[in-house]
Amino acid sequence: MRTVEKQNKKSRLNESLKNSGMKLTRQRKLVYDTLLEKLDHPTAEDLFFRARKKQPEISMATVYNCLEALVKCGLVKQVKVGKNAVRYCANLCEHAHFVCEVCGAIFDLDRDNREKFKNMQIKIPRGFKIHNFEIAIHGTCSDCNILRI
Amino acid sequence: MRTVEKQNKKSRLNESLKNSGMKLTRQRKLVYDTLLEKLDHPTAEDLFFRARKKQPEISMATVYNCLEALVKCGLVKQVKVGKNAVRYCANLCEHAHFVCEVCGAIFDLDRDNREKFKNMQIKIPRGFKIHNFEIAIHGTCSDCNILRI
DNA sequence: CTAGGTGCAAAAGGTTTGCGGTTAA
DNA sequence: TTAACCGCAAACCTTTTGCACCTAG
Repeated sequence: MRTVEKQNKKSRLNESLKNSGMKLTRQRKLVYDTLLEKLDHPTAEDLFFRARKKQPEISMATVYNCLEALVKCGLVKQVKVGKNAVRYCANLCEHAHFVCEVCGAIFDLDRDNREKFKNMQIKIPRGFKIHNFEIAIHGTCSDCNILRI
Repeated sequence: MRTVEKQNKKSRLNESLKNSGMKLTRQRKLVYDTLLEKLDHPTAEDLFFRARKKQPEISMATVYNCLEALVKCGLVKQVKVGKNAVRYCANLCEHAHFVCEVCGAIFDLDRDNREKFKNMQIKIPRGFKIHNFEIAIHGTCSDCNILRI
């Protein structure tokens, strides 16, 4: 990663935390970096193991706390699909998630749908206000479809 | 409820269970009826307390088992929003859920959006297959907006 | 008659919390 | 300097499971 990008990333994290009245700590940076490294929608536990490789003292509770902070300041979103632990997503574009019912993998659907999501005018009752929305599509991915033939 | 409707409901439950190789039991009927009574997206625990009023011997585990059976046979859907227990929904129309971030209430959005959801052509990668999708909209409901002014 | 379901209690996740020590600003 | 945060362990809440008994078909 180029130096400029690193600075952008760090300052984005710092700013976002500061805007929400929170501090930039080593652990929060570590968890955020770890999440950005591999955009595969890891669970808190996944992130714990990945983060521990770089900072062995970090604890599970800290990972949860850091993720909570990152969600609060708007840099990370929770993804609740399947029947297991919550997954985390640092992709801030409006996008849908495709969940493979066979292998459990989660794919971001954004490239071809961004306009569609932007223009989607869902009708809501008078007086309601929308903050954001999430779309989860359940199905089977190409790899699993091939294996099933 | 008219007798015809009762029969339709019972036979629908019976057929759906049978199609999935499961039996119609008193508890499954009770849990399904209880869910249909009040379409407020209750948790398993909510349903347990409501069902227990009619059949005090029913256990929490049975409520979970019955809900699992109802989900498997396609009559009930799980709704995962907010940070607490899974909620259950017996509305089988394609619809989105509006989740109030203040009071936690969940509203079905279908009336004005059914066509939109049907026609929504989300682009997915080659080889992927869609089974179904869920849309959750987060925001604030009219009651909570009034109280906040 | 018997496969499948129930009720109970106990265990298993996943997540949160209380607390003493540490650190960012 | 000090409010906020970390690491640990224990608690908590939701959900699942094992097992003896029961029941729908």
